[in-house]
Amino acid sequence: MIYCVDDDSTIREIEVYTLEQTGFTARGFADGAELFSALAEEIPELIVLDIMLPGDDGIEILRRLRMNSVYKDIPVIMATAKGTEMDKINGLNMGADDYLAKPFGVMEMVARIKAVLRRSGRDGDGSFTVGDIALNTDERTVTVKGIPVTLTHKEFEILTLFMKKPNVVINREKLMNEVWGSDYIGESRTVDVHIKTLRQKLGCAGGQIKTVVGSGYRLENEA
Amino acid sequence: MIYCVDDDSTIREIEVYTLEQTGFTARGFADGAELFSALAEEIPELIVLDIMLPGDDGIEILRRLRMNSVYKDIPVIMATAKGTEMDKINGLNMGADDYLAKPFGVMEMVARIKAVLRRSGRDGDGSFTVGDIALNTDERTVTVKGIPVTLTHKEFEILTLFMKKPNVVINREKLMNEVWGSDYIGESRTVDVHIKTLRQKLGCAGGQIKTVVGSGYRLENEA
DNA sequence: TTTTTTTCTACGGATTTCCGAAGAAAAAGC
DNA sequence: GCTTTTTCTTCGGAAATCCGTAGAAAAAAA
Repeated sequence: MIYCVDDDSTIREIEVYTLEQTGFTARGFADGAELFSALAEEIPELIVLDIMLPGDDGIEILRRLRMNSVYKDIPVIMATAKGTEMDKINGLNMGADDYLAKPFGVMEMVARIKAVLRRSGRDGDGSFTVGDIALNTDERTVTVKGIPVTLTHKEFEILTLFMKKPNVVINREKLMNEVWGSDYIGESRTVDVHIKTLRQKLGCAGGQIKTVVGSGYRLENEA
Repeated sequence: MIYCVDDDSTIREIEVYTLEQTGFTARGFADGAELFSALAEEIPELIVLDIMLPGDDGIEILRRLRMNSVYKDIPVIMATAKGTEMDKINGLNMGADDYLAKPFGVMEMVARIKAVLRRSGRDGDGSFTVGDIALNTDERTVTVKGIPVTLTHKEFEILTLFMKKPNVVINREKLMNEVWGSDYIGESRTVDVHIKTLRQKLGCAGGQIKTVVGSGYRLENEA
């Protein structure tokens, strides 16, 4: 579900229509009041927020979103008329996730929405999902196809690293630096061992961790 | 990875923040000294370089970059205060790839960065496309007409080298230095063998790797 | 102490890489 | 046009490298 906030009904309808055509579900709102009343019902995956709005403007709405612990992690893309660059910078510092300069094409909008959703990979707060594996850094829990898996500390750290950058190859050196902290010198099969136990514990999803010979490991979406 | 050089920490932080929000990785530096020490660690995909800097100014830094064989191909976007047109012309002649007139908006910056990266053959992050071949250095994946191809480490390194400089002839010596490291001894058919298997694995796109008799090899846009 | 977790070492197997020789192609010489 | 020389490609096997696993030691937690 994606929420679009714009006072211009034409633009709003184009946005919603396009998103629904693209496979998303979407709803449009004319101002902040409508948005917040809808937020009470359902938390969307992302909000496309116009800056120029009657009543509270987009910046103000963004600030209110970010101050609220329930809403603060919803990705927001700000839409703004050309030339008002200061607004953009203000918005950036408030924590918008991306920008759309009006007039923007629908394809650009869809591309940016997908990019933001993919980038965060996050389903909500500190949780990530890649294929059958779901991980939550706040709760420190991992599930495979909904079934809980208990990992040791190191294993969890390693998996988190992979989940944050799915499909990206991480080499041993990088892995060592990130999980073990300092630069460990000397070759050892320590990493392999942890990868092995990780794969084992992940069961059928263990195959999602692919070894890239000569380069490192990569977490893929499918086993 | 994108490097931003500006002595104003506020601007620097906005630049880095914006780029990271947009999906790039970025680092900021206050002057040329910081930049060059970082360059020793990692070569970025692009540098955003302010002209007015303490110590060596942007023009001087650009000149040093272009004189160094390792750094000379890094795309550079110069940022300059309005009205100082002479700087622009000087910079242009030095081989900057684009310009940003201060004060510039973050969206404009991102747009120009993307444009320069695309122009220089990069699609955005670590991905390149030449003809039917698409390669991603982060994911270490290669596809031909969308179909995945699995390469070994060396094969991937070689192809990456070609993809970074399409249509440019690379001789054996250069190839050896880049892929094997500067000190490889012993003449052998090693390179040829790898080229052969590369062509084979690339299938119908294998013909894009042309041999230039007496000079080396070249990756072309068409087979 | 007992248990759990983490780290290390050694070794086998698999893959990757290298190298020499011979055949094929291109360039140069006649 | 034909031969010689140089350069490039292919092939098979040898060598080197890389990865996965087991088992035990060390460290940390219970």
